[in-house]
Amino acid sequence: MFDTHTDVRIPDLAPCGSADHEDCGLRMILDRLGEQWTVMTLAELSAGPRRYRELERALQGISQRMMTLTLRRLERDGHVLRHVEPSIPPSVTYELSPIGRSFAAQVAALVEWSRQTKAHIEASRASFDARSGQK
Amino acid sequence: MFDTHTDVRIPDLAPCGSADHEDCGLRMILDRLGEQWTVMTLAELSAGPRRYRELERALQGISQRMMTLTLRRLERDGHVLRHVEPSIPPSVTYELSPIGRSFAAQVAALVEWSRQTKAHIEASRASFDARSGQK
DNA sequence: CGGCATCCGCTAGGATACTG
DNA sequence: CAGTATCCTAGCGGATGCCG
Repeated sequence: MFDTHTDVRIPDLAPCGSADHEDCGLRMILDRLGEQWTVMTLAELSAGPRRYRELERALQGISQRMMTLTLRRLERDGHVLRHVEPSIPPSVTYELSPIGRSFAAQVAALVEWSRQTKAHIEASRASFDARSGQK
Repeated sequence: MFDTHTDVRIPDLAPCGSADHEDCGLRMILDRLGEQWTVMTLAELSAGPRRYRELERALQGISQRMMTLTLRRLERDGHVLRHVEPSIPPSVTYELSPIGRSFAAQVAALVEWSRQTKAHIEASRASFDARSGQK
């Protein structure tokens, strides 16, 4: 793991554009990922459709405001589909779209990688903090 | 693309932990990715070692403060190595560590995916905005 | 050259209250 | 139940100035 030489060929990161990565669409993705509830919402929805309340309960500690905002943004980007059942009281169900599932798969890859790397990073941080602490 | 049925099996996103994704280390990664200069810095460094000034010029528009902060955090996490040449004036060179290169590869995968998905997302946004605009 | 230190505006996001 | 609306604050990140 992490061989200096044999490691995976690094696909080209640079030619994406100079200004920001707006042109390649990366910014749009990172904006979502930067929001702290997006990944957990995707995780929960990747297990199947959920109603608003179910999601809220699953994502312990989320505020109503952020629940709605997160879902709206995911919906706007086409990752999540919203079905309204106009009953009384109303029932609203959310589920991943094909694109959303594809997105979730990407995130899952990231999760897998971070699992493998977690220990290294924590060790690196500890060592870094120790070095700067003593000085 | 984006078939509902044949699509990649979705690696399990959920069992990462209930609280946040702290336990699987995802949060650490997302924290970096959330910062707007991290990806561009990785991109530039994936082309080879760079001096502070070179990076600053490559990342058009970055402030000194963020250049330093971004590099420090990447260094702390073990993605970037910092070499100081104690000459006068001093020369400081940054380069990716093996872990950093591995990280860059992950990001590159994300870039590739976002390239393919960009059009879909933009279309989805346009349609969403149109719908909410008319109402 | 390669940085810190400081001030400061903006926005992400929590808490709270109200509605169809 | 499934939201909207409002208020409020902590922190990210830009601008500026100073230093070895």
